[in-house]
Amino acid sequence: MADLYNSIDEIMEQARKAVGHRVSEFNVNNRPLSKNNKGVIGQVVEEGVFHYPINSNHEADFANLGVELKVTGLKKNKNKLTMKERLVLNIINYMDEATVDFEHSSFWLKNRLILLIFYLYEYERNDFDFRFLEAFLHEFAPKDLEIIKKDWEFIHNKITSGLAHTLSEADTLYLGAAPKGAGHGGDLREQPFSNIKAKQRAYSLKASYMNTVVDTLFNKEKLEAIFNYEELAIKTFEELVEERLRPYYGKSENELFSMFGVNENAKSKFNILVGKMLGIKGVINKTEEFKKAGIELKTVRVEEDGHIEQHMSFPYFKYEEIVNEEWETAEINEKLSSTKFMFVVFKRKAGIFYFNKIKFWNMPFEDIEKYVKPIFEETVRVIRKGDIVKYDTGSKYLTNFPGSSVNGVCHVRPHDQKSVRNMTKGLPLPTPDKVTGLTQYTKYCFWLDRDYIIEVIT
DNA sequence: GCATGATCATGC
DNA sequence: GCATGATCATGC
Repeated sequence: MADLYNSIDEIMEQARKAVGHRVSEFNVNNRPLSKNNKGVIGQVVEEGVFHYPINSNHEADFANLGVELKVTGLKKNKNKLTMKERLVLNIINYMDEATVDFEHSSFWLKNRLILLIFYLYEYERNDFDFRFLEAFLHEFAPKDLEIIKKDWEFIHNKITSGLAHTLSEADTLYLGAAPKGAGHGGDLREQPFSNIKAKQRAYSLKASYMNTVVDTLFNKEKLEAIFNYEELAIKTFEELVEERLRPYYGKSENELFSMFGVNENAKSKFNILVGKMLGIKGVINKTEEFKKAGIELKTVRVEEDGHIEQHMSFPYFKYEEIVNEEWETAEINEKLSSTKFMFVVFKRKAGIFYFNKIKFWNMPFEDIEKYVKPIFEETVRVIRKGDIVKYDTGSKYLTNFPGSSVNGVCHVRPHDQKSVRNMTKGLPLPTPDKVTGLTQYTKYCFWLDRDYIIEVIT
């Protein structure tokens, strides 16, 4: 490609010509809208805004200036703009990537400067009617880059250890290895140190990370940081968190609450407590690092005999939406594949809970495929067929949803304020229930079994 | 004791 | 008002 632009200023000036306009105004080659071409808006921008032909170069789009162009959608919910999805970067060639270091990686060579062009995604509109909102040159902050380097190293380690097939987006904090391409057994790629074919993946900037970029840009939000550059440069985020919390291991719950003046009745008491132990002013899930990485804190209370009382719940699913989902892009799959959890473990001794340890964890790719996928598929089947209720016991409805006896890892159970009998407003069903004739039902969600959680933390 | 459905309680 | 973390209740 001829170097059409000689400076970043020129590029930005050109980019800003699109802002406020609709995609259709730049469709100079009359590209058709197509479900099979998800990148069509990006192509229209390349041709119609920047006047260069589309390509699949390894180099950044504006190679002479090292700027990569990314066109991506934002959604508006409750007047707040958020990413429609993660920002997907280049595909990881496991064979090539294994041979380089970070400075020479395909990620760094292509994406160190990213020209982001945001458009407003509106479900009810034709894609070509979407309007461009903003053009912004993204450069990684030094602190973020330290975390991203370690993320890259983690991915690199899996490749050089012959474990590319176990990669998961939730393995890492800001830079992820996101699935790319349709599933169904296709899109498998060879890896250098194992005969097992690995799912094709691309580097991605996680939706959680990108949302903080969007927040800073559009909502002018500022977040409290836990660690500074010097700390992040020498240790991993997980090591730093562990280090700051370790002095409190072995202290009882009450001791900790009174030590830091935390109200024990507060619902977010553990969120507040962990924040205090880390030495920050606010709550943990509002900090820069936790928000960018999308880490979710979960407290786990281990009883004296080593079991835990509670299964772990996830947001409820909407019946009308879940029946239209494909496993590859299903909400529960995306959630488990991209979320890292921080377990704050308490152990009971002589009736009292003591702070035992923390553990960062994300559900392994193989477990998600082996245990969650069949539960998801059975759940969808049951809803589609109007087959939810098995029979009426007189006091409650027994269902055909896959329960906790199915595989010991994942199950489906109610999660609502109201039971089916007492509901005033349930969620609409796509198919009326055959046994009861109900057209709406109480909220259900996916759960991870407590025995599985126990296994994970020990 | 566990499976499974039902419900409470806090706080955004 | 409702999402979500936390628990309860019943029956096999």
